[in-house]
Amino acid sequence: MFPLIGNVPKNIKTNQVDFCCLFEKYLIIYQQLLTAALKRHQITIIDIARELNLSKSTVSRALTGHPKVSTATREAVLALAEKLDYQRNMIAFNLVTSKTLTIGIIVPEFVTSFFPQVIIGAQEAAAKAGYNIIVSQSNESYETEVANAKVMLANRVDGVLVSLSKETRNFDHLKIFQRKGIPIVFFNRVCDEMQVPKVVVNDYDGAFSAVEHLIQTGKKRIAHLAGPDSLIISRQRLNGYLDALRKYNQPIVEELIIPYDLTTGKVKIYVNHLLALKEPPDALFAINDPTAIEAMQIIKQKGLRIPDDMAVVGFSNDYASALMEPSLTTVAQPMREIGSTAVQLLLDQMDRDVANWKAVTRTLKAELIIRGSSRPLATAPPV
Amino acid sequence: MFPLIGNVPKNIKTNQVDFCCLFEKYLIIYQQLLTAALKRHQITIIDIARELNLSKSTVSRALTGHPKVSTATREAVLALAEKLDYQRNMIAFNLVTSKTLTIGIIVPEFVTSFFPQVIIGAQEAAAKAGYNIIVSQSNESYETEVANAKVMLANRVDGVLVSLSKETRNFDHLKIFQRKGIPIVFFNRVCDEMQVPKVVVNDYDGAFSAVEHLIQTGKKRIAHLAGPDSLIISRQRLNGYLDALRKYNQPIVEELIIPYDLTTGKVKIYVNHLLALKEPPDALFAINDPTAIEAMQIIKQKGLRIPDDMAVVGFSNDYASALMEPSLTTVAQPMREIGSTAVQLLLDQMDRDVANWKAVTRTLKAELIIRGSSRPLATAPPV
DNA sequence: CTGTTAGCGCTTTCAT
DNA sequence: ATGAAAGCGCTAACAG
Repeated sequence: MFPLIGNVPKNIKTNQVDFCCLFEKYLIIYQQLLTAALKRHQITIIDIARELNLSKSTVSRALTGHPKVSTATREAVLALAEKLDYQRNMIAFNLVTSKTLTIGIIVPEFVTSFFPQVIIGAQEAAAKAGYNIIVSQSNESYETEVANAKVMLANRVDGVLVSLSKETRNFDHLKIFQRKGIPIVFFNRVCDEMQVPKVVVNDYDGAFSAVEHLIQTGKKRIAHLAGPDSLIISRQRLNGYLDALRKYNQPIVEELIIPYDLTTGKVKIYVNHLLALKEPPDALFAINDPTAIEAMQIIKQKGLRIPDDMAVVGFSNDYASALMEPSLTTVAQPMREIGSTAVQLLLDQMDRDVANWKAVTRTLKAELIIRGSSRPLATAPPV
Repeated sequence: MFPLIGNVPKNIKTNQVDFCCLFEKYLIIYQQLLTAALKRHQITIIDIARELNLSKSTVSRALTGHPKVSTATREAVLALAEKLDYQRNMIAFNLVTSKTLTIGIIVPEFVTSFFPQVIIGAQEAAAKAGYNIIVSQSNESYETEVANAKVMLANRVDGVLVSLSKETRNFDHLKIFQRKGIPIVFFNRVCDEMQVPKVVVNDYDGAFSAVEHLIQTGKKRIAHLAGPDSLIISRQRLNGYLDALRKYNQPIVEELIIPYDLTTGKVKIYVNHLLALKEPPDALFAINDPTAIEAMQIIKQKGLRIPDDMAVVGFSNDYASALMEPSLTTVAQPMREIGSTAVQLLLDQMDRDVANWKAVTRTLKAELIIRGSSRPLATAPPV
């Protein structure tokens, strides 16, 4: 039998019968291959190899920029690949190299602008290193997060970036990555239980300076709409709040600290509750911008003036916060930088051996941006 | 030679030498396999097969829920798979079935809330059908869009959802999908040149009713900050604007229609220009919400009252638009529904043969939401 | 019901 | 510099 793929045998007999027979066979094979290619709708290395009368391996080498290929061959292959619009089948490539060049990102949501921005930063950094990103959202649900992790695992991502859902208290689904040697990096909502790299901002300092600022503007009863206790960021920000009060010898009033589980709709209840207190607060430090914004709407509806009757400060510097009336004072997080840093940490780990993984924690700077929702008109800077 | 994988040969000789030899060989093989597995950090079908003394195919069948497997075998396999935390290698699965169960989405950006919401809708619909989503953003750049398309192609997505960048005028990079038999569905920013399914909203009607509303509130000089001419949505919305003016016999004033290429920062120039006109407009219909919001900030800075001096209407009902002061009148798009409908159309195509693809265009409803930025205080509804 | 075999498209030794 | 062959992990067609 003649070789299906590869060189045409050099010693073709010129004997007519032989040649006809040979030709016929080749014709059939050719047609079969053609049909197959059409059916696949894909150009493969074999198609190029057949056309150029080369072996698969040579074509592969030419395509991957292997040094030991003659210039003529390389150029011919590249030209034909271009012409035929050949795209390397990443699936097969992945199977062989057991690399997918893909980074998975699991975020709790991307409705507010925080996570989309982080993702953009991550995507840009990943693209530079030749990696793709696949994103999935846990919807703040533990179950979904576990499912997402399974999908990432099945898709054999080369690494994952995770920001935990508010429900997550068990981390087995994430420890699997470690066990399988897939690097994992936490960002924003991190996990103390796992010894892996993390990217956070100095939530404590941010919260501290926010509350300090409120105190300095003369506020005496500062309320805090805190985040769910499960999240470290909630606790950090709460601590910043408490320590600022302590530093300035303000009493810590239990009824002014309300833990909030981030469920939409509950802000209204809490703010109304705060406003109905015998001694209502004169300022509010909210766990994040969406919460602060929602609170502002309610406060304004009540006819209270912001910041005079009630100052408000948020956290993150969401897209909408500068657009409010008054604009929202907030602690800005370097969102894109969080994404790119997380990817960087991931790439670092992928380069080195499992044994050399280091659980560095990179803390980025969160900075207070003072805007109208907390700046008393009296102390406004002169024009 | 003994079979590496599969049953242990039944007729093992009890002859000591033979047995020792056999055992030794198996030991070496076993250790090799073990090392390989450890190195791979992955549990494969072979690991399960070896452990349970079954063939690969049986394990595969048990795992995939094939009917012709004994209950005992299935349970044993499933139990071990669970215990070993086996995850099917999707890469290999994809290679064999030439399906990736992945849908690619190319969007121009996801900074504003429109595309994230569409993606959420798409992701939910896709998840229901067992598909994953991979998202990439073109950044409003044609070059990047082409690169993104190539990535999707190389990753062998089963289908793509595309919303064009503002720069895209050539569609060769997307026609490749068609040629390869990969279904493609456009949404929001569609392309007339390609005969494929599309999901749009009735931009014309939305724009028409927005402008009609402005006219009915007594506005006489309505400006339009139009989108780039390359986008069909821009033209549709412009036409709605024009026809509304015509219907009410208002003159069409060239200087009040400004095409805007969506570049950040330019809104300020245009709005200032409009306000500096000899006869400045008394209302503004903006191509989308971010533009309208930016315009509102500038108008307010100038000390003009909204809507009395200048009414503003946007398009899309972004997250921030309800939070403005005054809140922004806008034409709401069913964002999640756009995403889920697009996925639905894609799945429909994947089911049928290429020959039976139909280029349906699904038009969803865009509805005017009247808010403070256009509601004259005089005509405000009684409390 | 179960085992054997042959690929999916690609890379990578090992020959030549 | 090039070709042949093995194999990545899985599924599916074909035999028992």
